Amino acid sequence: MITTRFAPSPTGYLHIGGLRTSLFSWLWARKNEGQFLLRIEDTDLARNSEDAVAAILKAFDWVGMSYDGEALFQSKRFDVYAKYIEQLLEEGKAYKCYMSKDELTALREEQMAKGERTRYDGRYRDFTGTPPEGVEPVIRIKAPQEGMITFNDGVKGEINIAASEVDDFVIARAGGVPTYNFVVAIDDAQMGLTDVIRGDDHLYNTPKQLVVYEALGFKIPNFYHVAMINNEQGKKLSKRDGATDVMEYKTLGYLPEALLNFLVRLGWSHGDQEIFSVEEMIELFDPKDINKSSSNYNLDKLLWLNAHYIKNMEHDKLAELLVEYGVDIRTHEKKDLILNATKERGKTLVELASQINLILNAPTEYNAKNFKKAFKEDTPEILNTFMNLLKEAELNEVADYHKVMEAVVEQKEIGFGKIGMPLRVVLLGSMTGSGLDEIMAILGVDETIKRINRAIELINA
RNA sequence: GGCCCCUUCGUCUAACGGUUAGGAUCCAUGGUUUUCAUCCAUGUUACAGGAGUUCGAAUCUCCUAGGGGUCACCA
Repeated sequence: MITTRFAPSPTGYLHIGGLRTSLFSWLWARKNEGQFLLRIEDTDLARNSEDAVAAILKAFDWVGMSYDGEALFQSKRFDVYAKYIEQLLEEGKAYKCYMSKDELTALREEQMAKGERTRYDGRYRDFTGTPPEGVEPVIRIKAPQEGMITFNDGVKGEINIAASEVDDFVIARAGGVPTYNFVVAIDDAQMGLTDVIRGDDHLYNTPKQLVVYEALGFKIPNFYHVAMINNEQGKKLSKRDGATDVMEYKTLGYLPEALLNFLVRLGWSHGDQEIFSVEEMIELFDPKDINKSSSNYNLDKLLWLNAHYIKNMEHDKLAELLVEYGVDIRTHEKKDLILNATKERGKTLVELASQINLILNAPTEYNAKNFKKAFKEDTPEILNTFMNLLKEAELNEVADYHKVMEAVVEQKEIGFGKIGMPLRVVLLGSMTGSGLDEIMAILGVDETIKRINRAIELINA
């Protein structure tokens, strides 16, 4: 049984990097028919908010990732942590430290000046005297003082960190509120985690948590530390580099399947395969294939994937999704025609919506430059001929509209561009866009003729 | 600065000591298309540098350089 988790601290939206590590965790649990748990790390601090929790859950919901059971809130488990603190104190594995914050700062500055690693010096580790007055103590855990702390990371291999690098860190603040590394170890153990997949930035927390595991006699899970996602320049990802909030991708018109496909290939691969459905990801994912090195963020591929998924999506579903982007063709009788004509031209749902609107809404004004480019002396005459033939033609399918255009070309002995260009400008107000026959088939004869006549009126005026 | 980790086309990546170093994206060119897009084809571009080990190194070792992470009574 594999149990994994995602443990965000609710201080803001779900970050794209957080989504990737949770995706890895989720896939690994699902692949093994295990459990994917959610834990909210809200050990105090005014920074936490319920809105942030809701935002994270909303993002999970959007991409279709679900967690098992109830979300665990650390803020509701202070009594559990307090009990363990008490236990460690009794067993002599932790102790009260009366060093004031000022003293600690002074120590740190001194160490810094000497170019040493800043660390607590253990002055109260074996203290038996009378504690100084007016200082509310913190609780520190006894970390090993010599030797190595070693663990096997599923991504990076064996990690050795000298015990001298890990000091007797605080497990409970003055006032008794427990600290991060302490509660994480307890919760991970009690939740039955077998595999902890998390960001590289937690690598240094691992030896500290190991100290807690050791002191409390908990079973140690497998750790996987996934390298960070950087921007294209290899620097830390910031808002300047594009969207970092997962939900922003929805706003921009990306499909969750494209985003997940994009993220799963950032730091993980399965041979040469690029396209992964969620089912395939679950089937093929294995943390042993996670890369050691960090990857840089570049949206080109996401856009390509998004276009791919739009092109291959069922029309009913696509129509459903488009509603949020201001286009409702769910019950449109020519829904398939519309989507066939436009879906290869929109790389995002936003673009697709605008392509559809371009056809469905008659142009309200014409760009003079386009008019000038497309309209020549003989254009009105050609368009009139076209309209006449159109009225008489039997129009059952898209190709029939094309035949009418061909007839005009033949009759007038002109090139296709002589009718195509002006027709496009007249119908769409644009020089580019979907196939003319498709556009006209969507509009129907009446609307097509209406738009042509209106444009001719305008040019005569 | 100490410690830890990382380094293959611009970007994402493949390669379990022996390959003309592969794929994808991007870009360029050509084809298809009334336009644009799609689609198809072709092309440019990479083993950070240096020493070893080996018949043979992108793969193993060491050094150098560069990048990242981390050093809280934050999480």
